[in-house]
Amino acid sequence: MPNEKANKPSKKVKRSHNREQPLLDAAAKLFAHKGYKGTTMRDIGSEVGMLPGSVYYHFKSKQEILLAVYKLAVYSLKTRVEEAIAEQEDPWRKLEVATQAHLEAIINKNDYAQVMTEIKPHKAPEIRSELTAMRNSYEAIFVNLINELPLKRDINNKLFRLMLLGALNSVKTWFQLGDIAPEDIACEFIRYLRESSEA
Amino acid sequence: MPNEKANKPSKKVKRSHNREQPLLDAAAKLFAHKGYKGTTMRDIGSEVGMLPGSVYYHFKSKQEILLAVYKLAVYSLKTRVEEAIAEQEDPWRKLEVATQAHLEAIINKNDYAQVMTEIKPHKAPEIRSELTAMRNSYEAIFVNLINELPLKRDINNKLFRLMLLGALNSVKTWFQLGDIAPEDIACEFIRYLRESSEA
DNA sequence: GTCTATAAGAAGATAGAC
DNA sequence: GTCTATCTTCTTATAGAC
Repeated sequence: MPNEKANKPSKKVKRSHNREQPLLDAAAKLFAHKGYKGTTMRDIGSEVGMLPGSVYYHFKSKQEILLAVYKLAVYSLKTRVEEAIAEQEDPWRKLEVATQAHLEAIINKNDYAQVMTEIKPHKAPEIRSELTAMRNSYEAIFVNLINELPLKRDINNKLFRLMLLGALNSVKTWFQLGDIAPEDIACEFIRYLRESSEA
Repeated sequence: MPNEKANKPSKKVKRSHNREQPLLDAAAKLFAHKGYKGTTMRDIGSEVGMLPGSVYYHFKSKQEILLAVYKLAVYSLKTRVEEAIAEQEDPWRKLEVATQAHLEAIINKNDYAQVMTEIKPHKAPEIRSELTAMRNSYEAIFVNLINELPLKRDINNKLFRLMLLGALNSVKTWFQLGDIAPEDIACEFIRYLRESSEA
């Protein structure tokens, strides 16, 4: 199992100064705002005051950067959502706080979360399966949360989950500040689904 | 009001043979599958057996092609959805058939619809406002359909619409044939929303 | 209306000096 | 660890022959 470096915050810093984190932050920001194809190695480098050639000292390709960004995105989102649900008992309330955490992440300040929800795996075909696997590993949280709900027999859990996540991930395309708070959007989405589907 | 050529099927063909339509079809297909940045003028030309230089006889830029594709997408989707709802009386049933028509378009064989729902306006910043306006003109159908529903007072119509359309437009990221039919997905989505929100 | 040819620039990536 | 310099390829777009 090679290439385990960004799976969690690791103690062993590769060499002396760690310039990888700033580079990944820059890449996440640019990927989130300009897309994968729309972001160049020059953009990423210059965002941290580095020339394009130097970026290749830290990452051997653009794909490798996307992979590392995705990995951190999954780790950060998972952590955030799991912390939120740990404080709750009621299964509907758990789902509610999970969607709130998810939505706040993709709306506010978390470029990593936006990359994971916005950049579709097929944009980088060579690493498509790795990206998809990482997405699924995050969405597994929602699989479990929804399995714990007391739902009517004729509700398709998978469809229910995909509907909710699809709606959530589309929010950033129309969201603008002042309209309605992310937490409230999440509450409303759950509310619009709950009464129809609860057993 | 210049540039009205592709608003509807127009009688006055620009010159003799009309090679614009095949070019737009090719562009729609490529934009839908490889994205706007991921599609080149070479790709578009070679898809209809034309060299890149020749494409510029018909369209002066890549942006202009995207604009024309979007225009046809709106026209085709609008027509399709409006035909579907014209046959119905009940407001919930109207919304149901509209979502079915929308979903079938983006799942099956309609590359134009996929371009409109997949390519976000900000991917082509110079024509962003035109693209957004076209999207809104299509979504206005759903604004009206939802306004006609007998909804509880505390349901936010706008949020309801964005939730539904967000869920619908995300279907193509996970849909695969044999799983469940597009029409059924649309029915289920409406069903999951109806009981919670109906007055 | 399509071709050839090419401009002019930007992309991902590498080699080697410092 | 970063820079300079560069290779190679690909990009959008244009000019002019046919």
